[in-house]
Amino acid sequence: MSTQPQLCHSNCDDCPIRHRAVCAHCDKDELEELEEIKYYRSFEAGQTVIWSGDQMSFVGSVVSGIATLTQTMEDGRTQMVGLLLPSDFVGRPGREGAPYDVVATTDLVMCCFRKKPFEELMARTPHIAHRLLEMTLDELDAAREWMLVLGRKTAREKIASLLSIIARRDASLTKRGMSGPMVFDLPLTREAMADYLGLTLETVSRQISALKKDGVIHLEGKRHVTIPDMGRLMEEAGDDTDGGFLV
Amino acid sequence: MSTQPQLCHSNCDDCPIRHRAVCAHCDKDELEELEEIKYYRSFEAGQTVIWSGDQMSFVGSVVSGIATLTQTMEDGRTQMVGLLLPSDFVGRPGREGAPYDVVATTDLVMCCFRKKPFEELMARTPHIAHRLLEMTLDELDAAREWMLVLGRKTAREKIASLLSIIARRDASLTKRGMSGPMVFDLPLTREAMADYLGLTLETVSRQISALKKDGVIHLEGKRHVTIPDMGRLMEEAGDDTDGGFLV
DNA sequence: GGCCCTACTTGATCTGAGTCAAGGTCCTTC
DNA sequence: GAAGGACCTTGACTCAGATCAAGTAGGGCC
Repeated sequence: MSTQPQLCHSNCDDCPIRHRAVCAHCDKDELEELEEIKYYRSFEAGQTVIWSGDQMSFVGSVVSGIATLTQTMEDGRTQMVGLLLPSDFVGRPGREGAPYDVVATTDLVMCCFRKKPFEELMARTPHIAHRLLEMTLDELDAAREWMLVLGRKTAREKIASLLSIIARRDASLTKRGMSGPMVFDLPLTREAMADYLGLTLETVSRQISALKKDGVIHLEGKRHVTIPDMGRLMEEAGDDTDGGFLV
Repeated sequence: MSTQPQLCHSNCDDCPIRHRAVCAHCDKDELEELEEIKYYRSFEAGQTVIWSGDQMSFVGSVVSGIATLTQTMEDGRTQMVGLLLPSDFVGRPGREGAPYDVVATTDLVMCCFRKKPFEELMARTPHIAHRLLEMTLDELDAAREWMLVLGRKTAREKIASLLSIIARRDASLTKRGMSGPMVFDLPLTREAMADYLGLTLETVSRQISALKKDGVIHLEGKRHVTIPDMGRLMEEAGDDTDGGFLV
């Protein structure tokens, strides 16, 4: 039973993350209430967590693994509209159906709250509602940032944008900081990257090869990436700002 | 002084729209409080309402005219990330700077609330906070829908998608309904459409001509559009759903 | 160790949309 | 009613990225 206001509801000590939606400032009664409606769910890589149109019976956060939000057209063209990394929140309080598929890209563990009672608690607890609004605004900013990437950037810039987003997220998650070279494993296949960037997997592969040849990134195997110079990568991405976005 | 719960704060009778963010269920005291912090602003076509990075001192709704949210890269490439039509809400309660430019595309009138006191009222008034969360979720859905358009649709599908969005918005605004042919004026130049769709203005022009030649739309002059068959248009847009999205 | 399978790479070719350029249309202003 | 200008259209050509088609690399399993 943690009592620091920073930590979220009590038992989440066994999550590596805290529920960012419901952390901070929750008092003891609220934490206990949350505890009662909390449960864990696991998914295997490739499993669909929620189908587009389905009822969502929970809200929650990713504990470990990666999930994606994807939209699909009748003819099979797909576009990822969001990437969920550990600590990211999933859920649409007050909404019924999901407007996209949520798919586990790797093995996935989520920490969930039952939706109905969560919504009731939210209605009674302004600071939770406020926190959710903040998070939704963050997601909206990220989505709009991504619209610029999809609409106006070249294939090379798109790849650089994706890599810099993943690098920054990884740095903040592992608290390794952004100074010096960045090292991480790509959490996505070439195809998933293509679906996120509105490209084909062949183009993704070619551009990654090109960035490697030009020394912007190093690759060990197919997934292990080293970025010797983040500034250089961000130039390649066409980013003027140093702000960091992503769902 | 309207007392119907449906109508928003009292004096907004002189807006053709009601503040959707703060409408319904506001009691008399709340309406009076809103009244005190309300004011109108007008902009000429082409004027920038808010520059990216600026402090936003208000939240509000479009009364008449069109505004766009646009992001610009250093080299001048621009992408519209949102379209604000009458009754749409603008504002980021709890946020400081704007992450994009807000530009008046036509002459524009907005009905605004001063931000600080609005936020204070919101903190005290759960149903306003709740309404804002709902609206933000709507915008997020619209943004993600648009990511599919930008990432995966052809030029022809993009144009058809934009036309069907405008047609639907127009129908709901004028309460004219969706049965029979739809008639409306395009509120955007070819260039603005291009910036919204991630295309060039030449491609927009060519695709509009093509849709006209194929009888999907009729054009009188350059802006006055008739859509004889919405179903046909939505097929052209590649939409399976009949759901209607947009910021 | 050899086999298979999935993930990835690379090459050759094609094509949709961009670029560059030349008009056309219609509105405004004097 | 002529001149100017914003907005739009259309044509010719180019090119980035898609498509089609072989491959290679590496991990798991018998």
